[in-house]
Amino acid sequence: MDKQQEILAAALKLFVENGFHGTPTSKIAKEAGVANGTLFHYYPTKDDLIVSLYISIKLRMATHIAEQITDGADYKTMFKTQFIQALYWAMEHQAEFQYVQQFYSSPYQAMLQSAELQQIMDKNCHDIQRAIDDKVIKDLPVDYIFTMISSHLNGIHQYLKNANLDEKKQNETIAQTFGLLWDMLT
Amino acid sequence: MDKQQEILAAALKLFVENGFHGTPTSKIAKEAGVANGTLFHYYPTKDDLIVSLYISIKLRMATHIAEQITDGADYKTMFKTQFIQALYWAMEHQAEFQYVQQFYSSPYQAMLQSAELQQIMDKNCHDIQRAIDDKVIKDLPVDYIFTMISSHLNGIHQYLKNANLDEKKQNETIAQTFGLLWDMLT
DNA sequence: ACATTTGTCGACTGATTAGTCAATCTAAAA
DNA sequence: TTTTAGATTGACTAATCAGTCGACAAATGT
Repeated sequence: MDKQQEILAAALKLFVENGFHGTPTSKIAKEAGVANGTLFHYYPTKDDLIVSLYISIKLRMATHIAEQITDGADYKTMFKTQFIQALYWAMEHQAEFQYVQQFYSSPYQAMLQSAELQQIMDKNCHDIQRAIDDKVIKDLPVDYIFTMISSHLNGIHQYLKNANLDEKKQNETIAQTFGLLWDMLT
Repeated sequence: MDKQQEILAAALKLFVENGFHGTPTSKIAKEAGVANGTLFHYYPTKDDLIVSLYISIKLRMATHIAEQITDGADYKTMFKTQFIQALYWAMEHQAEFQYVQQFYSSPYQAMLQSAELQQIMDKNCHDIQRAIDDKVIKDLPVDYIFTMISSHLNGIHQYLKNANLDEKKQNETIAQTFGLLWDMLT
């Protein structure tokens, strides 16, 4: 792992633990095992670091999900795969997922303008629109559908995090939740 | 409005605008029109202020909802009233609702231990349990149901905030969302 | 071999911050 | 009227923090 990645990993850990407020750049550098100045070599300001970390996480998550989708599947399978893989990833990367939420409900969110992230979201919305046009999903605004799926994802993740079920029960719950969601949208 | 309330109002405004990180206590005091020391008279530390503000908002929201429920209604009406009133309140108190989310997904959340808030949540869970026992709501874990309702609430709020519909369309969407949620849970 | 860019270091600084404190004010009780 | 307890003030401080800078090292190109 190179220094830049070490910095991101250290920042993730400390931001989730102590918040943006509670983590000085000096402690991030220390945790990453680099000098103070090195951090500012890669990220000119603390805000840059905070935003870059968010983008980096979202990109990693999107990559994971994109790797799992199989071509030529029907809508339900496609959405189900994405939903379930997103959850798996979230459960295996709790800190990352928590950071995403922390960032998203903070004022830093307003600083975000990433073409890459926009592209991913456009793709998701496009998939939803296609499913609506093909009369698979109910004819409701795309943003509405998208928000519903996202908040379901957050909700079930929060539940699973607290409930601490064994793996079998957990997978059952995930599949069941997608079932409820799918019935709701179709 | 007395000084203590002025402090809470100023803190809310600035925390939502600039985050916990970006708002010094000195600016809160200034915005509230009180001296620096007065703030620390009411809230010994900045953390105290942050947590107290959260509790104060949740309590105000719960009070509003409690005022609207009518006795002797069936389960659907009861849940619908609560769901809709929660949304109305959220739409009319955007800053407060945003603060709640900001706080909840931050590490400050771990500091929270309020008997009053616990009591409100217990009541909600109790209502859900009763509806399950009476076979109105599906037999799933109470926490699961609770999480589903909460995340629906967050999702639809986020959608409405961004979509900026006129009042009629907004009310329609709210009613429709509750419909979908209710069908899912029963 | 040399030159140039890029990465790394850590001591340093100017500005800012949470929280203190002794003095003053207010209002109601005794 | 006098006492007393809480409310209010704002100057003050000790500590902390984001970001700089000049020196040096490593890698890369010529």
